[in-house]
Amino acid sequence: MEMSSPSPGLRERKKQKTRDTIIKVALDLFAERGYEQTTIAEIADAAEVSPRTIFAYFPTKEDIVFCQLPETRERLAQALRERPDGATALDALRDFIAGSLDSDPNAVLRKRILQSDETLRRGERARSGPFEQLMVEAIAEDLHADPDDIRPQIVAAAAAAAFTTVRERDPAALPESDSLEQTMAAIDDVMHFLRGGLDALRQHSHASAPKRASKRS
Amino acid sequence: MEMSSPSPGLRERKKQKTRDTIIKVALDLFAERGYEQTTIAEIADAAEVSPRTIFAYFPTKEDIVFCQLPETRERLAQALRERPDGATALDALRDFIAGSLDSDPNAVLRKRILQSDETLRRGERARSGPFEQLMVEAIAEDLHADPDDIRPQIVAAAAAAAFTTVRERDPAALPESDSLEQTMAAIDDVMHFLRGGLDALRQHSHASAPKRASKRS
DNA sequence: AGTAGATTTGCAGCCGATGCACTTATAGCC
DNA sequence: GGCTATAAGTGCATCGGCTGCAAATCTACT
Repeated sequence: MEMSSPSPGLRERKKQKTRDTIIKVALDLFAERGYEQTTIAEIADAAEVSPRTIFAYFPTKEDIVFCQLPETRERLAQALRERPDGATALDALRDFIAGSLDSDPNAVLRKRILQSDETLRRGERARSGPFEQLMVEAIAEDLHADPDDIRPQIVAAAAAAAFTTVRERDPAALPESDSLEQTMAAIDDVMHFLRGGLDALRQHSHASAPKRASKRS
Repeated sequence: MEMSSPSPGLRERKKQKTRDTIIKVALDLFAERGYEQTTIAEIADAAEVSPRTIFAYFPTKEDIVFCQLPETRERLAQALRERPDGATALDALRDFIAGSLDSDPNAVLRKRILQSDETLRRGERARSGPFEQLMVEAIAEDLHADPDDIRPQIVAAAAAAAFTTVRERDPAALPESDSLEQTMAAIDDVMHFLRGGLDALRQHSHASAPKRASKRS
């Protein structure tokens, strides 16, 4: 049915090529004339496929921009899994984010597109769920808590929001090459904030045990 | 041009009534058969107006659900303004949220609708911006920082996300009357987390002064 | 009454998205 | 090389949200 190394078959190759073409062409158009101002018909035209075909590859227009998030999520999952023993989930997240400044040729384009369209930023935030879920589980471990406990959920949501704030900060306000320094300083702030909050939660260790309380003991 | 006390004129009264009718009818339909499953045409029909008229009152379908958020924002602004001297911005926010469990007849309905539709929850989160902005300003004061400083922005975003997490927790998982207690405990957790983080940020007090640094001194 | 201005409506149309049927291309078998 | 099962690509019709425009209707004020 399917192999990996020799050649995935002509059919598969062609399909992948079409997919890549659609993404590339679409991102170019989005960057050039804006996301909302670009219609499916135009993308189809530029990619030399039928408009209907676009929807055979991507469920929605937004997915053309975000279809590679699952891969990123997988990389984060791995980073969390393989973090050294001393590192907390938050440490791993920080390293992951710091290391994602970036390589993929499409990533740069995507960033520019995101900056110029509010709708897309919302869409990206709306797709942060899977990432947060990873963090919930990892933080729950750090806290020796159940993932159904609300505390890791709170921390994960706060972490996601805080880093999003940093990522989406208006880059027009930054001088230019200061950008990286400023971003690093901001990430530093976020980490101090999150660690401080997490420690406070550990201390607090309130009476309201989660419904499925005793995990082990 | 416009008065307030005697009678806003027949025209204004009628307009307001139409508006209220649309909202009421729409919320009823949303609750009954779901948000996505209810079309503008059906709402218009039930409200006895033309479909086109709906868009004269509300820019989008979502706005029928969220059009009252600005008023809520105004109440929060007031709560922040009038908070006693000892209370932090976060304290005021907590009290505001705790006190919003709720009164308005539509509010109950709205809550049920939100619970059953993911799209709307995203929409609500997308509209939290103005609320966050209030918090940014208030927290910046608490920190003696500039509102352009990233730190109050981080805290405000985290606070919004954390409270949203609590608000949106699946209520089906809660026994029943425990609901209120659990919610209060969760709010308590959020406050400990945020205060802990905020203290850590105060301590940190890093070198990267904001661009327009010295506010006064 | 009568006019100015606001409200409401119908109509035509755009765009994203979906279901269905039909053509075209690939894969695997004889 | 042909032949067929299957999958990819396409055309068509349709829906729902949304908008611009201009005609019809209503309120306000003289």
